[in-house]
Amino acid sequence: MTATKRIVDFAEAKACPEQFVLAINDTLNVLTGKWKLPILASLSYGIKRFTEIQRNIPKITPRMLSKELKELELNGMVKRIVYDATPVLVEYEMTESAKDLSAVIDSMLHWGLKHRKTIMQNEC
Amino acid sequence: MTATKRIVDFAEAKACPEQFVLAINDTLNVLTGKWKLPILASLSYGIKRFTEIQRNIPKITPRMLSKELKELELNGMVKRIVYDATPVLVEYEMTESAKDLSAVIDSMLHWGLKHRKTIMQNEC
DNA sequence: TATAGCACTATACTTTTGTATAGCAAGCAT
DNA sequence: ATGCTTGCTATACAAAAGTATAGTGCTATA
Repeated sequence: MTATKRIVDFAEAKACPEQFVLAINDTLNVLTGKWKLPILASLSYGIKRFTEIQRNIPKITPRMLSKELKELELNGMVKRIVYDATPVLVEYEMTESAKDLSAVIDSMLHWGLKHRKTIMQNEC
Repeated sequence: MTATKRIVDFAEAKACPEQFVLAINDTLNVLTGKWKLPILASLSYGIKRFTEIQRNIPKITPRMLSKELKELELNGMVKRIVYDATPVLVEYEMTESAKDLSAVIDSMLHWGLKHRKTIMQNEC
């Protein structure tokens, strides 16, 4: 039933350019920019603290990490968990939605690899 | 055989962070920005001329359309065909690679719709 | 002759995105 | 007391992406 419903919605969305564009832009927005994918990759290995993510991504500045984490949280990709120990302890965790992205990323990886081959054949 | 090879490459890429990141960034690069998706959508209905695409996307300036078409051509997404009639006649067509993107876009649409529902449940 | 369409290019500007550098409040270790 | 770590914020700046507006060379049509 849920599955059927989802398929119908999918077909509906494909028929309706507005919903179509909205849904695709939602997906693009959580992936684009220089740091979102590295941050999600870091969190894909488990719950992490601010400085741990920073150490995983050596070139990111705290400003960017803070900004991106806020945006990811706002978009339901990351949960921010604050423990009021002293000093304050903050942990970041991927949401289920974020984990579901792996299907999209796999399809992107698949296309990217195939496209690279096509390009190489035509150029070299 | 080709299928088997492709699967092996896919597994290899997932194991190798460098190739992984390159392939995914290739995919992101042909999709991001304000106009690439609209342009590809327009061309998905068939071969088009410059002004026809412009009419399909009313808010795009000729500067942006020209710039994006060049980039899409460079990235093997679009074929530019020049007929030397007078005045010159130019047509734009999607490549096979670009058509293959529909699998990626479908997965993005699917995730986007599901994510929207999740967000709405949690907020409203 | 004037006007309009085609396929763009040129110049200047604004907005968005990302970088560089410094600092802060709290607490623990020496 | 001094420096170190944690989890950030503030300010200023540079680079990339996108907008606005005008104009070019060509030709067909009124």
